[in-house]
Amino acid sequence: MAENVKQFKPLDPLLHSELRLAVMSILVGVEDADFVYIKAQTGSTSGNLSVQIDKLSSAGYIEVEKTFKGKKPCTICRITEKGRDAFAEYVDTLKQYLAM
Amino acid sequence: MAENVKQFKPLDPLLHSELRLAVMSILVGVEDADFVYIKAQTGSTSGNLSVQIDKLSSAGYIEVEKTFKGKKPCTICRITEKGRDAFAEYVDTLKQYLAM
DNA sequence: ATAAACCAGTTTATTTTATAGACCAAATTA
DNA sequence: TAATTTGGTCTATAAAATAAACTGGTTTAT
Repeated sequence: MAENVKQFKPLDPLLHSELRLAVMSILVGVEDADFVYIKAQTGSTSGNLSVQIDKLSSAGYIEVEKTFKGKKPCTICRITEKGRDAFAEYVDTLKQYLAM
Repeated sequence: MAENVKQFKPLDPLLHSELRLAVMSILVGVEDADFVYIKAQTGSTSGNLSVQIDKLSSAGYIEVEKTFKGKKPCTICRITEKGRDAFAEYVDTLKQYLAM
């Protein structure tokens, strides 16, 4: 008989980060959002946000489009299907940890 | 009129850790649990588990009692009221991030 | 027109954290 | 009694988060 072990599935390390999770949480609920908006909503520094957006983008969880709003640069982020799936999976896995 | 920002409350960094969260998740549901059991349930290495138990203990989230089971050492962990509160608070805060 | 301040980010350096591997003492097994 | 296992701890390394410094350009003030 198999032991009753290993009940905790690993949490996607890309999402198990406060700031990246907050970014994904925002993006999952909107069509898209720009850098400035995300920065304000999360209260993060630009440096940190820039790095974390890069990571999410490299993983294919979000798409980043660099445009201009007037004369100012404007970085627009949009969640991808892959990102949406990963987020859903993360939430599902996490429930195991929260005794929900 | 105040801006609609800063909607993300910070996540308790002590709990926002895969292994420590798993440990707390186990302890929140039982009277107590020993090192060996927690190790099996989480699939962690002893080294990692030892360190994380120390951190939870130092924070006052769990109590650690060193006893013997027969002749073998046995480290028993028990969640504290403070730990229970912190866990509940963490879960509550996290919901904000999960769009739940 | 020029300088100072500001905006929207990126790059880099530092600090913190997680994790595994080496290690240890005692007990068990060969 | 020597080797192995058990139940851990300690420590070195790898990875991560974060902030500080910087860039390229714009707006504002002088």
